[in-house]
Amino acid sequence: MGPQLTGAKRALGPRDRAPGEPGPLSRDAVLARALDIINLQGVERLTLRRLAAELGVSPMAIYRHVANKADLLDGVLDLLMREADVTAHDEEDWLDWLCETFLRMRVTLLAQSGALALIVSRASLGPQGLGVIEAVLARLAQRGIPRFEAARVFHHLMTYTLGSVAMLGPILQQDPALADPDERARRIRANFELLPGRQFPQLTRHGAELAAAFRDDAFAGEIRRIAKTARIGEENR
Amino acid sequence: MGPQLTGAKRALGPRDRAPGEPGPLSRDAVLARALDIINLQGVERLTLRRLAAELGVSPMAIYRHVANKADLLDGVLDLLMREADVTAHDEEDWLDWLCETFLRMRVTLLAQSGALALIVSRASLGPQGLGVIEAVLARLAQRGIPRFEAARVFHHLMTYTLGSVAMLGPILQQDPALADPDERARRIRANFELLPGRQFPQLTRHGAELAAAFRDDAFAGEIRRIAKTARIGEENR
DNA sequence: ACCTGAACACCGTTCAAGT
DNA sequence: ACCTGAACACCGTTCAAGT
Repeated sequence: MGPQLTGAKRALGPRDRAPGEPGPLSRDAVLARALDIINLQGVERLTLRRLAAELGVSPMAIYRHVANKADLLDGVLDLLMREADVTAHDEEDWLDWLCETFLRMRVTLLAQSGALALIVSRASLGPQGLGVIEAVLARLAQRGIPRFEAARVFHHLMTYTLGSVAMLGPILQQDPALADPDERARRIRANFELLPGRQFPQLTRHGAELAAAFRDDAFAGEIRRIAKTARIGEENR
Repeated sequence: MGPQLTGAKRALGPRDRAPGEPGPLSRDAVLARALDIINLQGVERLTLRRLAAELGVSPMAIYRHVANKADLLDGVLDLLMREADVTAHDEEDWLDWLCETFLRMRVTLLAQSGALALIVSRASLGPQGLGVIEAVLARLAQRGIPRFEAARVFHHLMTYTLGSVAMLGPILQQDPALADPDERARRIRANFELLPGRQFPQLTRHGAELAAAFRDDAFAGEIRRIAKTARIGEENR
């Protein structure tokens, strides 16, 4: 949505995405395939050689469209954010808008097994990520929230969202069955309760409560709480 | 401090850590060297072959003490937590105790360039990490905080801490000079302010405020705020 | 029990060459 | 301009062998 930050365009020629990938390679075609590999097989399986093989091309052909592997990863992360387009919804109330945006951000980052690893290893969300920050700050400014407050609230929301992904992501990666919230809660609880009770008396006792803290609505509740603090003017010293 | 979770013991024989690493290898000697490599050269340079070379040994010798590379990474993460020993301080007030614990956790994870990547790729903090959770829950229980509240507060503190590391870690990695808080603030601010102003009017305007949100005391303030919510009984619906 | 050497199936990347 | 082939310097890991 809106003007793209990279010069790349989606291939719109006569043959678009036909199976077997005919026509010349484009940067976007390379990135799209790379994202497919990440989604279907995980980041650690994304390899220049494998990517080339899936595109039916020599490993070196990819270097025409991508500077090196780091550039490939940057591109994939940016494509991920572009496709997720987390601010593309129409909540009217500013609080609902903030919550929905960060809920989508979290889902996006959790869906791709290695998105967080990508963020942590690269040093930013990329241009598309900057676009999200821009949109959030604009919304807060539009509501008349002072600059310092807006920056503070954005930073807290983003921090909490990334933290939540860091907490939950590795768990989800273990087993696709854990996408189901009930199954997830049962497993997390069991993980704690099955620890040696003598060594970890608290952990074994708190299994159910710790599992509950991983629930999606616990995240949503905290995001809303953080967002709400934006109304208060100067209070934190 | 306290009984170790792994059976491993620090080598205390006649020749302890002499240069050139004499005597037979031990799991702990291998892990210690691996941690050195991570600290001095970064995680991505931690390689079984390089590790072997630094230990003056054949690559395969390492497999006597470590199942595979994943096991090596788990071991290093555990060693990291063991050495940091974030609960080994004596704040008396429970609030101060919580804050100090998570401040130390953050510093520990930020200090090692790849600690977060380790956590995100492995699926837990390891046994030593569990020990930290145990200690935090014990402290909260001792204060008479109900189980559900204790789990909730711990989860929030941990989430926020990991998020903070995810936000700041990649920035610090770019340049060692950024360890200095003032230099860091200046650079973060410049990064935002130098963006194309037409595309990112908010980001360029909010540079100073966004940079301020990355300050250590902003983190400390939020941690304290989260910890304080533990006093309130049943309020969140 | 502990270590080594050679080998296998991979990596990312460079360079010279093809069309 | 775009792609290929061969090569280089690496990976993790297996297997048979040494002491």
